[in-house]
Amino acid sequence: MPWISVKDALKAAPGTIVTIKGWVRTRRDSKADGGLSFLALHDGTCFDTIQIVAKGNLSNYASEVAKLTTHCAVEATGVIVQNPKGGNEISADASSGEVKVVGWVDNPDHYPIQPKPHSFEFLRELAHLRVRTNTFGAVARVRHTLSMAIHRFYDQRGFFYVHTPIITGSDCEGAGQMFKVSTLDFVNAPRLQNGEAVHAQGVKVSGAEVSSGKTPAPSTPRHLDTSSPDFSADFFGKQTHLTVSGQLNVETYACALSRVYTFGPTFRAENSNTSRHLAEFWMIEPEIAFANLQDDAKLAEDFIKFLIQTMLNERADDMKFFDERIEKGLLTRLKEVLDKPFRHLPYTDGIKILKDAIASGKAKFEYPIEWGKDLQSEHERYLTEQHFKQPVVLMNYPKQIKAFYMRENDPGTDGAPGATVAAMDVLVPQVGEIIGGSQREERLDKLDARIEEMGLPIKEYWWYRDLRRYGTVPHAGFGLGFERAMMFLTGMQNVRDVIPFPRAPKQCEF
RNA sequence: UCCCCGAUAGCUCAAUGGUAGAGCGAGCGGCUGUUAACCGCUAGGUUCUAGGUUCGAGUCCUAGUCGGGGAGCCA
Repeated sequence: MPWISVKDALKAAPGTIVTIKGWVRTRRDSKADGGLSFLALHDGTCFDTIQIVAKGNLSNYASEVAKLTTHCAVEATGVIVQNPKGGNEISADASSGEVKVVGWVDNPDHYPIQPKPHSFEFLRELAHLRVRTNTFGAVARVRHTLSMAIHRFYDQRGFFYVHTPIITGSDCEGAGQMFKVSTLDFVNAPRLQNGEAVHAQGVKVSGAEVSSGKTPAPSTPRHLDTSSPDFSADFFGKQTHLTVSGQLNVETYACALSRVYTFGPTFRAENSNTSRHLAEFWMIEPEIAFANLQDDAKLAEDFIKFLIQTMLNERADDMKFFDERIEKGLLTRLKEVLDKPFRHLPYTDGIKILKDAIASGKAKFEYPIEWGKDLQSEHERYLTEQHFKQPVVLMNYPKQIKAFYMRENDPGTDGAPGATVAAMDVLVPQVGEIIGGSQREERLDKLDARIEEMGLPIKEYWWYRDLRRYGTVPHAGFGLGFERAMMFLTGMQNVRDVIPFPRAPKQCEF
């Protein structure tokens, strides 16, 4: 018999005999017709299960079929028939079919995934099993389709996919705490004393003992030796980290290939314990040459709308589930985002709106707001959810709250009382900031001034500065947090539930 | 990291400082082309950990661990 997916079986012509391989979600028994069991079977290929009607005349009916419990693995062969409700089901009886048990579930009374609602908190502790549930199956399929959509969007527009490195030798990416990457033995690491390399007794690094060493005084226990490790003896010969952003690297490719993007994992060692932060997450960062902030905002808007449209087209079954069970009104919210043009708003005007709202009593905020300060999430929510009721692209932020690489605007842009940079944040209802981007500073003198102003180690930026010395061009880009996009598209409330195996402070199981 | 809340059966939760319970799930039986099925019976517990108060602690106190919500940082 041909083995077909549940997805295909639900659309197959009645009368065909097929084999389905999957896992039991529920079993219900009936004494009708001399006994039969209804098995809801899923194989992950689509949201729905298909019902197997296992007849009592199957040779293993009493011994096996009637004992199946949730998530037993089976191979079922039978004929496709229409059930009274009009959908397809598979009738398996002794004449034309069988139900083979491939894998039993031990101790079904203790098997943690049951045919009943479970809290996400509980399922989070069972990341290896939770994908068998409706919700996490749907999340997994949406996540896949979203990844494909992202690549398709950029590919169709002539962008090249650039694999920026995951291990980085520059500690100047400037986006938060980094994870160290090292092959040094933490206990007996070679040390620097007074700036000179010393080595632990008997310890070799990369097969060669560190030369030119004094040993620490023998009376100093190793664990009390607080001198800094000698990273010249480390794997890369310098201190290295996991990347926090591919942006600086991808900029180099934009300045040769014109339109590029990177899509990969990024890492932040911040001690953030929230429903919106992960230590390991995925980020999409396009970069376009010969482009300004307006071009950047346009790309961001097209991008978000493309992703929504693709989900509605290609994952309709899963999206319907999210709309019904996870966030009521999700589809309406997404369609509204799709239909309206994004509202472009200078930061300076945004502050005015917020101040007016406070003055007129329309809004009350916990944190004070004034020009020059970054917006709190309550302020962002007010703008997108109360005032405009649509996505807002906030542009031209005060220079002092933004990164060194952002292009400085002409004085007086938007009537701002201070210096601004060509930065933009895309704020969406429910989620808040989903995209952060900017036009990059392409003028070497301005860039250097900024690096110095912020006290950054200018030597480290030698290759980044080279881009401004050799054929510099205006360019711009943004970053989209992949998991934030997942939350926006599914209505899932916790970022740990939209990635298969979440990594967060004190959490690295599986 | 800060503030608040929580941890009791496989799961979701009850239990005035005084005999640890229910619903769901599981097992057995009944009924039924069932589909959040229904009815009956049964089993299932080191009450997160370590201390302390008390004649007596799931309950009160201290510390810790883990989880949740909010904030900060940000994507």
